[in-house]
Amino acid sequence: MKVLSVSSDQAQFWLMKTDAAVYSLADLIAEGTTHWEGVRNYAARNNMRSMRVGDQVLFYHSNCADKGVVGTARVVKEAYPDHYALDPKSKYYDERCDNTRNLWDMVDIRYESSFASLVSLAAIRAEKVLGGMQLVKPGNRLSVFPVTEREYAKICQMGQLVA
DNA sequence: GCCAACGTTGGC
DNA sequence: GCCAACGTTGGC
Repeated sequence: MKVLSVSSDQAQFWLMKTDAAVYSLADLIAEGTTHWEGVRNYAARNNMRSMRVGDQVLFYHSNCADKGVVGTARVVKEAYPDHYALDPKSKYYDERCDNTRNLWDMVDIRYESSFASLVSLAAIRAEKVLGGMQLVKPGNRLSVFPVTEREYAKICQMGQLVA
C-alpha cells in the first residue's frame, strides 16, 4: 500500500464540515462537482476566499453517529458570490444581500477519494500529532478551516487512502 | 464601542 | 434532546 504524497509547493489543505443528513460524501460522489453554498460565518467565508484551485480538502461529516473524515475533495473553482443568499425561497437567504452587495461566497469542489475506513473524531482526538487541529479545540464550530500538510497526510494515512 | 440577549453549531 | 461555546446583533 502506498500512501498518497502531495508536494506541490503552493498546495494548501483544508477541512470542510458538512451535516451528513444535509449533504454527504455520497452526494458529492453522485454530483462529481458541487458548489459549497450556505456558509454564513465570516471566518469560514474568509477561509474559502483564501482557497486556490488545486487545494486539497478533507471532507468531514458532522452531526451524525459516524462523525469524522470520510474522504477528500479538491478545490476546482475559487470564491464567487453565493447566489442562494439572494433567493428568498432558499434556506440560505440573507435579506441584507442583493445584486449589488452580497456578503457571502462559495467555492466549487470536486470529489477525489473515499477513505477505506472512517477517521472518526474520536480517533483524531486520540492522535497526538493531530492535537493542534481546530477540530479538536473545545467549542470549535468553524465549518471551514486550514489544516497542515502533515495533518492532511496523517488523516489520509489513517483512512487507508490508497494512492 | 461595550455588552447582554439571542441564535446556531455540533458533540454528547 | 440537552447544553456549552461562541459568533452576531442591536440597544445604549
